[in-house]
Amino acid sequence: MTRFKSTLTIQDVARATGVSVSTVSRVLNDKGDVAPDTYKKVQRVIEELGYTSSLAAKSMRSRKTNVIGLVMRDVKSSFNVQVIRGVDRAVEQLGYDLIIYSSKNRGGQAQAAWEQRQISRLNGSLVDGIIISTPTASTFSTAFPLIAIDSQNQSVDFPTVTATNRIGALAAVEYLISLGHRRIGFIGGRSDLESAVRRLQGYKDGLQQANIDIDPDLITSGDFSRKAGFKCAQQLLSLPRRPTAIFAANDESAIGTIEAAREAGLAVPRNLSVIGFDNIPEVSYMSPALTTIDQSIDSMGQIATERLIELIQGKPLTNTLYKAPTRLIIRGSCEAVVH
Amino acid sequence: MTRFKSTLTIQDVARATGVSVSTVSRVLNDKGDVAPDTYKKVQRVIEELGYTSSLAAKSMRSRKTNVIGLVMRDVKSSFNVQVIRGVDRAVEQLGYDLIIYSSKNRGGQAQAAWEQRQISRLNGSLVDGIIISTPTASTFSTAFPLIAIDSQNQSVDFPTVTATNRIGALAAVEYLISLGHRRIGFIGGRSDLESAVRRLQGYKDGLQQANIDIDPDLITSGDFSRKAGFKCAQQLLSLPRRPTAIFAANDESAIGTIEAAREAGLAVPRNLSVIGFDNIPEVSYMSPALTTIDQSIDSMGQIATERLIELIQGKPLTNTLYKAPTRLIIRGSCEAVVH
DNA sequence: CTGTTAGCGCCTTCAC
DNA sequence: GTGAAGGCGCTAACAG
Repeated sequence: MTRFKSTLTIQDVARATGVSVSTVSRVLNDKGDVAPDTYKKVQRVIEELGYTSSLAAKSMRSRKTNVIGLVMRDVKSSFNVQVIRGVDRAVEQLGYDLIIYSSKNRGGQAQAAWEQRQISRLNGSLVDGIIISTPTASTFSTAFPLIAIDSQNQSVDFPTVTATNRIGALAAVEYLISLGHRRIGFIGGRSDLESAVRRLQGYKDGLQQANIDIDPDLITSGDFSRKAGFKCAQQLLSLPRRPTAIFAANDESAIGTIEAAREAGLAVPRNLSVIGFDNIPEVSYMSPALTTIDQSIDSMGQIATERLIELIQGKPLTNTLYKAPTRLIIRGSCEAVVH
Repeated sequence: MTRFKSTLTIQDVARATGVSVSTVSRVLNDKGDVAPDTYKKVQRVIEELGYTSSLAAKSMRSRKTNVIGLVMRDVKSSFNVQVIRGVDRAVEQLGYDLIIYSSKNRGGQAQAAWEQRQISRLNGSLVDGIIISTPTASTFSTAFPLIAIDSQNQSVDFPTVTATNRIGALAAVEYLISLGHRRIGFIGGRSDLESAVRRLQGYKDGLQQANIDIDPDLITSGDFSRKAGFKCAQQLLSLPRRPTAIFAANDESAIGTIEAAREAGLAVPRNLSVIGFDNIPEVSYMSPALTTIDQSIDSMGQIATERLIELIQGKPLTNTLYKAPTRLIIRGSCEAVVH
């Protein structure tokens, strides 16, 4: 055991068949001009030996590898796991393979520079196109098709898929208002994130539509973490006139909010309605199950993949910004306000 | 926008600095013998241009890429997502990068042959070592360090990390017995899976330890899916003497079991205790939260990565089989039996 | 139809 | 300390 046989190369196949490497290469790539007999013979040897061409070597010479690259800093985050799901599904349907490249920013260099490095690394080879998740850079130097998911900058010089953050937030607020709530607290994310800004905007727009004045005391900002959600909620709930509903700008914060409510002796949804954003899988198992805005992160992955492959195939994109739909998922954490 | 600048090569850096490519290569790989001045100059140009060497080209010439490969058929499954988490964590700690390679078995070829192909693809280059998740093959031909997670065959010729399936199942049954249960139903997985077989064994061992006869009627087998769990549970619950507790061999089945109990008008845990296996994140949010066996899939990923890197660094492995610990997680889905 | 030749970008001798 | 030459495994152009 744990003995390592040496790697098989195209040379080995050529030798074993008694033809030249180029002939082997031709059957490997299904070029037409090979005699049926030769073709079959080579094919059989390949089969017997279990040979597969090395991705690295192949990609150096040919422009086409049939592999999509997905670059992310952290494959573990809930968001990225969902992205992976969507990309993988699309890639499967469209007949491509997938390489997920994950590398930590160890050097402490600027995030944008790090992103550029990752791309260069895959670039010039290996993959036919790249999807990058939540990049901070607003420009990339690459010879390859590239598309971003949820880019954190407004104006970028590459195509981007984003969620309809503002519209989703608007829907959340409209729903709460339809239940009779008028004092609605908001727990936001980091203000340097495009998505956080857009959700706050949706919140404000929703109130304005209903002619409700915006009370700055009701607007807090966390960092999309459960812990921050907890603290923001505590702050909101200790207000002299506390809100009857809280819109947390992501599900993690919403979970923290519910914990804070419990600790304060408030029942959800009886005494406090809570609505989230994201629809991560966990929240459908909670009790009460969380009412939230589904931003179908996985469909962002799917859309990005489909567009990228169009780019690869030379079809020009008609748009530079693609939006994945959001929708309200009504579960048990909101209730009509008691007057 | 969407203009693609051409790829930067080591040549560009050499030209810009006014030195030869070999010198650039030397500073790139931190070989000692470069004059400090030259070193600094080259370094600066690299920085300015944002150059990074192409992984493909680099891997063709040098044996070391500092990248670990993780091969899996389906990156979307709960199990594999957990594996990814563990591997990513370890890789981060140990200073390696990670490539996850996912390719579908489109050709309809044998699973083992397909696995071999994936490995060959990365092999000969690209990565320093490979982790393969739940392989069916029992032997691999590769020139590189390789380790498997939860191999589905008993005897394989490469090192493997598995969960302590039998011991975990044993713990589950012991716990139920300690609560006074004596009629304990079992919902298993596919019998061609090593893990399913071992869990069944643990169930039987637990009963035997307590001198409880094994009743074949109480043993059902599903396929680790929620739906199959539901059906098996229905079957168990319609028995003339129905069980007071059910041990489902994975959490998905346990969820199905609880659904079936509800449908039959049985309260969990009041009328039926249910225990699962896996401890997937969702089940801690259920109500009642599921009592289960944590097999810490992610720690399997972590262990596999650590061992693999030892292999890469030339340290011989002392073992060929590594076991990730399991432990009982007591939550709310089990109760002492009412006599 | 098939073999020969010339690199892809990089690292590694081996000279100087 | 540095440059020039050779080749990793593969594909694309060119001959035959």
